[in-house]
Amino acid sequence: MPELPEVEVTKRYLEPFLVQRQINKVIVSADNYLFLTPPKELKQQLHGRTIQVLERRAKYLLVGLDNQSRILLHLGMTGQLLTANVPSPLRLLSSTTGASLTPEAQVAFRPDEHTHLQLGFSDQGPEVWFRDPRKFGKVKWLKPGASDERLDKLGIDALEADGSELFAAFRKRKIAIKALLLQQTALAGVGNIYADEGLFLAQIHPERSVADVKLAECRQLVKFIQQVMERSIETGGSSISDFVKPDGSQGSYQDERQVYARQGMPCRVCKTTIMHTVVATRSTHYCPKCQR
DNA sequence: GTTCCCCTGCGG
DNA sequence: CCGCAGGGGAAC
Repeated sequence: MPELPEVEVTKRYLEPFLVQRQINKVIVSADNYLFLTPPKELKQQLHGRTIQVLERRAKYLLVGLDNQSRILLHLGMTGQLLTANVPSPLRLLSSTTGASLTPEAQVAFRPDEHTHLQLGFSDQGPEVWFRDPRKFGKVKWLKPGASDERLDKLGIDALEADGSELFAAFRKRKIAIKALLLQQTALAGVGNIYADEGLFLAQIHPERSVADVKLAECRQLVKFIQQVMERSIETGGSSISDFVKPDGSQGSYQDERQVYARQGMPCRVCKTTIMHTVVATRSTHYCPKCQR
């Protein structure tokens, strides 16, 4: 899924839903790739804790607990945080716009083999589940005061940046601007969709070397990335493949995208055919006329 | 810097 | 059947 906007949508939905609730049931799947803390230990550490706060750092979520320990979550490519007893998130309908699934999709929601963590609460209200078919997500328990190397290496959050931080990372580098955007070390939270969309609005070709991008362009680029991300958050994120909000409904930002996965279609500005290429091993989409 | 890998599902 | 997918880390 999930880039910064989708994680922020998830955070905003879950925050009022989780805060002040006491965990009294923890069900974990068998140990696997996504558990950075062994499931058995996770279960032991979470049981009885009350959730105090939810924070987002780039594409990570941090769940703060009453003993000052924290749960670090990353959704990877296909991770979903879901509230139980809502419409099924198991399959998205094709090209549905708007917020809700159709009545036909309102089937009972139950955990499946991809549900790795289930949290139940002492108030007996709806549970919260973490589901991730590809297991590229991450779950880690951080003891009180503990930091994590994954968080420590993150650059400034993309929504907080002004462009000078990105420009500062250009020194002595020759990589493509898109490759730098995808690294989380200068600007954190930008993934493949919003990198392509931001570069389009800034009229910068994704393969341009950072050595050729001026500070003013950098500020513009970051401004456009923020504009795209803020609009995406407003519309519930991009539900292009797996992302759904915790209640199972889809976001609709995919309907507003200008270039991502639009190769072969006309540019919405100049009608030139949108091109597809690979940059930094990632699928890349751009308008050859608008972007230089 | 690229390349490969983690893993599952889907579309061509 | 093969190639590809919103991520990211390790190994060349």
